[in-house]
Amino acid sequence: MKPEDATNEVYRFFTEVGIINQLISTQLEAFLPGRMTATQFGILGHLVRRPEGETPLQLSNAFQVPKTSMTHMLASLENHNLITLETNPKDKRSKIARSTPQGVEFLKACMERMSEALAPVLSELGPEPFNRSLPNLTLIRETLDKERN
Amino acid sequence: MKPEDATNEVYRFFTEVGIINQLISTQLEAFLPGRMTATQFGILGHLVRRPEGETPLQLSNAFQVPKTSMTHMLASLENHNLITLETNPKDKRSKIARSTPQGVEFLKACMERMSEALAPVLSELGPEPFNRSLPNLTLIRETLDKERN
DNA sequence: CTCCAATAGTACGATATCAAACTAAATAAT
DNA sequence: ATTATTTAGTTTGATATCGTACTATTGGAG
Repeated sequence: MKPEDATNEVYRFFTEVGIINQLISTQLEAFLPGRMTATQFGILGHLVRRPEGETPLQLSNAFQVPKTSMTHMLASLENHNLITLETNPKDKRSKIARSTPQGVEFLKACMERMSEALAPVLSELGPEPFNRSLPNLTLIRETLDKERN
Repeated sequence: MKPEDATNEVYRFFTEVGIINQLISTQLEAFLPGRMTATQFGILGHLVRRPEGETPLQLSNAFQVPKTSMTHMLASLENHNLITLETNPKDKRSKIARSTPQGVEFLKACMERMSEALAPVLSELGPEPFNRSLPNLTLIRETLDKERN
């Protein structure tokens, strides 16, 4: 394969990733209240899986959004009583975000609705396409993250 | 594999897609003038590859964004003289967006800079991870698109 | 032909995102 | 200990996105 073809393939890869992300986000956001965004929902999921909580900076690194965006997202999640924000006892500049019981409940309900909505897709495709691409995606994500300036 | 594990895997798939999209968009947007977004850049690329042009509605379907967003994006691209917008002679409600020579030039320059920026990633990973996942991504994208209500 | 439903795009208003500049706390340097 | 530097998060202001309601055009039913 010529290097040009490789570049082209990478470009198509990123295009597909962009469109899949768009399709999924749109569908998810249709289930979410108000203007809660797919990323905000992702943050909630991240926190639910980490009961010890994380700082806003850790979260903005994990989701690759500016910390100024994170401030806004966390404020919004807190307004919905889905998370709490406390000052970090180990560093008074910092805070710790944790999911609330309502947050756990809300996440569960949304994921169930999303599963129902995606059921036709899963039964048509089966697990293999996800199964086969996931390790590659993880590898690509890790490398992109590592090489980021 | 239990069905619950399959759901979990799908969830992780979408999470990885979201983060990769975020990483690439951020890097690309750092190269783009003003606040031009990765999606707008994607639209330009789409039009450059289709000299006959497309209508705004075709574009909003291809990129899965609301047509009201497309109006804004196309206006922005037109302001930068990267595309033209003419009324469709076959349907006066409609328009046709086409890339300009400046648009072609601009796209080329940005893609070259992006290639340079991604060179370390590509040389570390090689083409295989992209190669192997692309057909699966395409399949997933097509199915998601088809099953969308 | 007339009317009506469907379709393409836009105006408007609300909210999300993000860059730049800022405040406060922690850490390092002298 | 004092000062300088770095770090965590927020405020501010600008722009992007998108839902709702609208206008204009098309195409079909009668």
